[in-house]
Amino acid sequence: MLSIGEFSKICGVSTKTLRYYAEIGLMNPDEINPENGYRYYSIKQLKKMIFINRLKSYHFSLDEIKAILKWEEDQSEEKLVSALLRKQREMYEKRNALDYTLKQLNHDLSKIEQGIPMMSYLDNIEVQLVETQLIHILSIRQMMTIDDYATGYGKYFSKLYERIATEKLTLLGTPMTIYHSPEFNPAGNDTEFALPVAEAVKGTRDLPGGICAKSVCKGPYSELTAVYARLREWVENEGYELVRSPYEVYVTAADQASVPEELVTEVYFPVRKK
Amino acid sequence: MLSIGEFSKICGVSTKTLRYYAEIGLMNPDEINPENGYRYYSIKQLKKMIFINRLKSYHFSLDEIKAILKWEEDQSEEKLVSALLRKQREMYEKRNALDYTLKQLNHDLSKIEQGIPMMSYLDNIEVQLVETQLIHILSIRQMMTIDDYATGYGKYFSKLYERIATEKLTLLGTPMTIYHSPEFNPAGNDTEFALPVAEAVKGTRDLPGGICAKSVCKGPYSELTAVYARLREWVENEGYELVRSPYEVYVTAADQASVPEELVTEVYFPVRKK
DNA sequence: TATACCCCTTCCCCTAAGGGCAAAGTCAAC
DNA sequence: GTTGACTTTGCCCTTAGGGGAAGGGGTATA
Repeated sequence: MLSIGEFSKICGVSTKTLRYYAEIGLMNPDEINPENGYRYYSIKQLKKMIFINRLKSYHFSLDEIKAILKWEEDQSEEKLVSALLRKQREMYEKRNALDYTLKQLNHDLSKIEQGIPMMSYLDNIEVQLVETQLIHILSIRQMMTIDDYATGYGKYFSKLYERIATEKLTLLGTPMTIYHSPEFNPAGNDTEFALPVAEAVKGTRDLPGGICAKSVCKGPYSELTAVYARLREWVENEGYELVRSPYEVYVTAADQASVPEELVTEVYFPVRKK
Repeated sequence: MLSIGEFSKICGVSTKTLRYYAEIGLMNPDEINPENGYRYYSIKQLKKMIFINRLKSYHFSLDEIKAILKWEEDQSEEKLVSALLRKQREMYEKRNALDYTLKQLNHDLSKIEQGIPMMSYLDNIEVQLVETQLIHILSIRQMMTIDDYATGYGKYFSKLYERIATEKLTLLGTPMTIYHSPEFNPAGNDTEFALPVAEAVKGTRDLPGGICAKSVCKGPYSELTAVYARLREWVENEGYELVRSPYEVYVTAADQASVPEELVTEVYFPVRKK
């Protein structure tokens, strides 16, 4: 039997951590001296500890690890595999997000190198009043949380493109997203993914035309927040009010642009004079 | 002037967060009604908020962001650039670590697919008693924290290779690492990076020969913890004791192996019979 | 003017995975 | 017997806010 200090040195885990694991029931010492409360670990527990560390390196939480260890006892291998596959997917997503952020960081660094302040784009957001025409759109409406957006765009637009292909509809423009939630809600936003089409069939609806305040955003999507803020400000300042849900048109899609500078997104706020 | 709720909706940041930022002094409301304590924000503060969110997306902590905002006031651009470059480096490192972990996760998944339990390698660690001969090593000794290892290996071994090239020394084997800290210490470990050479010049020393307990680890470095634990156990069980610092020999280097299975590492524990 | 309803304030507790420190008890070696 | 190393429990601390309660304020409507 090993004291907590010896066991700690052998497996490279602090005594504090070992006490914590006992506290939350993740790994109890093999034996506790009832007189003085000293914890004693067996060499057999080393294997479990190494397994726990492996799972920790795969970004499992201690709660998840506790569940996995219970499955191990039940010899339920499929559950372990599906948990590993889930973490694998999460890690791939995390890497994609990291790549995207790095791209943008490099973009900002190159701006500064050219002597352009990082946030100067904020001062260059122009708003114009335009009149749009009624169009037909084929759309899917969904509640989306922030986390859903990354995968959601691809998923829903490919569904729409598939319908256009199978039903031989006529595509009339680039993808759009319509935001029906009156304000930003972290719990989920009522979002409509749409493609303009010529035909009026099941699943299509009219997107009414009318006067809109419009801004064009050239650059990464993270600059869109500022565009929305600028439009809201403009609408208020100029004495207009919002009459329908705002929408975005992706003139250049994300998969076509190799650098974020090439992304072009139009934002429309349908308004009327107060 | 905007109430906290209005400002929150415009910039997509919760009121809770805005109050928290006021509490830690990151962003104070432009005005506070002294009678009822109501916070009021100006539209100008939107720009600051958007900048804060951008920095948050680059993984800056709120403390770091507070410092950056102070630099902004001082118009000190170089500090911002160096902070961005530091984060850029950190993010590249994080991505490399993520890639490495993903590689290993895939390795584990393929093992399970073949019907081999994930941790079965633990039962297959064989220990043998060998006798080593005295060799000359060219080495650099450093205190290393866990985080240093990832970059440290490349850095110190390339220094050593460079010396061998410039001083025309004769390389006699693959790289080695000698661990002088008697036990694992998260604050830093006394580590010696070494290359075996024929000549005895400045910067070289003798690595004494003698009886060693030896294990060979075929697979990713994460399995080394288990090898060390197994060797410690064996040494104790067989009635030996450690007489010098343990060391590793990288038979196959990390940059030569495309899959972690091809990595071969020998671990030596110099021992004598008690 | 009273009411209803939403908005604002402060205050307190909660998160994950332990780290740091203190007071007190225990063990092994000299 | 003493010393120093080791162990115990207990309490507070960390990030970046979230949740909810209790109480006060603002305004549109009946």
